[in-house]
Amino acid sequence: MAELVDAHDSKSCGAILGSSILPPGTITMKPKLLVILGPTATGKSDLAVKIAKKFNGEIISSDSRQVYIGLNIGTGKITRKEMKGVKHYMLDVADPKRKFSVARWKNGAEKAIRQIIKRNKLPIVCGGTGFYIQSIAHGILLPEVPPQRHLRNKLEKKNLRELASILKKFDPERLKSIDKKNPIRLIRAIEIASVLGKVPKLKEADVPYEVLEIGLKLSNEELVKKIHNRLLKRMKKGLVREAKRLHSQGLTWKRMRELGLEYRYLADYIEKKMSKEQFLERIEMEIRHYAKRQITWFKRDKKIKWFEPKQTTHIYREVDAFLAQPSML
RNA sequence: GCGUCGGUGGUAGAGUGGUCAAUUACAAGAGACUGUAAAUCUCUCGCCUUCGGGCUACGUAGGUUCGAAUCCUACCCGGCGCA
Repeated sequence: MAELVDAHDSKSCGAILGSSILPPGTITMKPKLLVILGPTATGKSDLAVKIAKKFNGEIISSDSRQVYIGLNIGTGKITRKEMKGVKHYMLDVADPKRKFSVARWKNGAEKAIRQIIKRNKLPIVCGGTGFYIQSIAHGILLPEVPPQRHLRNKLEKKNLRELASILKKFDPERLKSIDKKNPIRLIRAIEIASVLGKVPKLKEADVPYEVLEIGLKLSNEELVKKIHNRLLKRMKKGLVREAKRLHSQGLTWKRMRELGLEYRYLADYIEKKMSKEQFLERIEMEIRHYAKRQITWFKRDKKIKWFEPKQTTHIYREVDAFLAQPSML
């Protein structure tokens, strides 16, 4: 639980580096990393661009759906124009027909961050996928066991009881802590155990950055209103057309449903299984639920500094202070 | 006006004398999260509680019964049919 979160209890972690080469007392700088997060529809992308312009930064999107090529309107992917010349990473890096993963994201994001730092710019991670953000900002080391489709397919046919008993054979410890009603968790645990013999405890590495997390929040009423208006805007922009196009390009309805939110119900709507009103109502609700899940996730990270989107001056001041402060190891 | 069917918790909708504070679904609230994370999963959900229980509830008011959301009567409201 909360233990996970404290992964970057920074300053105290003098371990990184073979810094024994350096004479004691030497001040070294950890590169700075800015994170902008928050639930959907709070204006993260906008803010990120503003900050990037002001503080000479580049942006790494941390959004598990914007990585896919062609999912633009439904994911609210920033347009070329809106980027205002600021370089963005981790957009359009995957084929929507195939599943993406945190590990792939982490890889790409770290590569991008390195490049940005090398160019002496400020890396800004911006997005709403908490798990992705955690993977780099909290230094979680995931076990290096890639997905095995064959095994997964086999396990998917089993029920919870059976999955639990398989896991028990490998790793009774892990079974104790895992959510036994969540097939996805169980399957992944078995997958890991089948390679490593057991599920290793989640390791926390030192975070090689000095991190500032800025969270954007809105009151519930405002959030609901924004979600509503944004959905209407997306419809006007051609959300339905986008889905039809994706389908004609070979994205199956089944896969589209897996992508969630808008895409999950777009298929039903296009196939006339629901009316436009039902469709809109449904999605709006789903997005509200999603926002709530995001908020739940972010709540446990006590280091996030929360602001309302319009408090830009306060935010700038915070970033300013963060950049000014020298970091010591 | 007569006939008929119905009025149940935020909503839909079960229940048709005791095991009913009332199945279920949705909404709402809280939460989890080891390579699917916009995914996946859990809990709470009338009010009060010293967690034993207590109180108020199935349109309203009466009645029958040891006991009613369930049966009877009247009234109110809605749908349908006939006038």
